[in-house]
Amino acid sequence: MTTQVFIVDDHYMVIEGIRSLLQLEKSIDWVGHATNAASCLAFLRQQLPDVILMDINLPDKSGIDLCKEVKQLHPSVFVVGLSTFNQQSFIAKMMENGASGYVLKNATKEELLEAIEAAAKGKTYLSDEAAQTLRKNTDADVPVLTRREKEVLILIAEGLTNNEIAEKLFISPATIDTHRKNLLTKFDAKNTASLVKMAMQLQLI
Amino acid sequence: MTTQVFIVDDHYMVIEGIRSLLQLEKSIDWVGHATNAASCLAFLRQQLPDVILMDINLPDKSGIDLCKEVKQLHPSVFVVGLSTFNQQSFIAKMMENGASGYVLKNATKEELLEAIEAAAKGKTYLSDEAAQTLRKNTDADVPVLTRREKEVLILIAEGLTNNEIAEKLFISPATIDTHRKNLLTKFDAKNTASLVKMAMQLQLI
DNA sequence: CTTTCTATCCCTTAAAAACAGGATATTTTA
DNA sequence: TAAAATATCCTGTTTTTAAGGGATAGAAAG
Repeated sequence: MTTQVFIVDDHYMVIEGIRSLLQLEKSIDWVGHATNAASCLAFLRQQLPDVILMDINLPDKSGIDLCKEVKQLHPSVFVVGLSTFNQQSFIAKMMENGASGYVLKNATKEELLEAIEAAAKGKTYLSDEAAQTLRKNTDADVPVLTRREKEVLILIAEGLTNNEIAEKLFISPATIDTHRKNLLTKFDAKNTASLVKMAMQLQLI
Repeated sequence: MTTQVFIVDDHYMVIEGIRSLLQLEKSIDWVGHATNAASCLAFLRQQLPDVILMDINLPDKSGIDLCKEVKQLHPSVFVVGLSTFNQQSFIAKMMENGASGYVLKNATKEELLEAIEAAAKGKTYLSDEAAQTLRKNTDADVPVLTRREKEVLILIAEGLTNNEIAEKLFISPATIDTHRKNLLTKFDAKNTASLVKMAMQLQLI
């Protein structure tokens, strides 16, 4: 029995690379590719592969969101995340959204095949590096912000003062001050400068 | 006459993709690949290809630095930058360091071939998107900082106050204040928060 | 050798942020 | 429903920045 594989990646060279890697595998049936989320969803309306290899970075939508949608619309399809970055938050989010595995783009042919086979059987596969990353920082270091706090954080980083933010959000400057205090505490930041730096590093801005 | 091509990229799948793209081209002679800067330099001690396709992101060294080294050691070798990101600063730096071209990883086979052929002839090739990016922000928006300003900027982003920075650098707090003023002016930033954000975005921190 | 750039230092005033305490109403969630 | 989280607001004080001005000495570059 062969496994039908579809790939979504905005990089032509990566698609070509994976196609060439899988070409000679008898157990793999290459059913097509897409370079963005929209055409991936369009394809799925016609045909359902067993496994989708899905890049995290797509032009129209993040792979993380696409994964969620695909699993909602077509629960029988297994998704394997594919990415350059070995970033804990991305991996965790993909898995939360129903992915069956995660493979880095510097993975070997063997790792890739293992991931596809595991996914096809409904099992979970994480490449060694990805698994290691997940184990390291389970969560801990990424502060959980409320909606309001995120709003305020973004406006702070844009260079607005408390008064300007207060006007923009139609609330008292004193409230902004409180949100600021809470942000500094949550990030364990000493002042605005380090707060902004940390938030940028964690890609919260 | 065939063009000898070598590739440096830390992603196995990309190497595989490019190999598969170039395999059938009679004018291209694939001489090998490396997944890091060190083994690329080692290879060049044995054999000199005509063109090197070089990723910007390598595990041991940035492609930008590697490009500079390669051109110093082996001026006859032409380098074509290869990257996921369409970032003006990267492209500009690659070209400054002697690259003959720049291709994005979502380029088509035709673009890639064109770039390799142009490079082999000593000409310059930029993929459409890359050229567009370069034209947009020729320079303008990336402020030129002095060594001292960079130092101060980094310490500001780490959350140090003027007094703390002054102690660390053994200079007067007043001087830090001046550097701060100059940084705000150069970045056209309203305050520290936006300064740090901009500097992070331009990857100066 | 003169001009420009860089790095250094100083003063003043006003604005903004950090810090330390609170308080209260509304959601969420366990 | 009771506890927890969220969002709102307040009064202070102290520290830090921002913005304006100006000055000097050395290095680099024309």
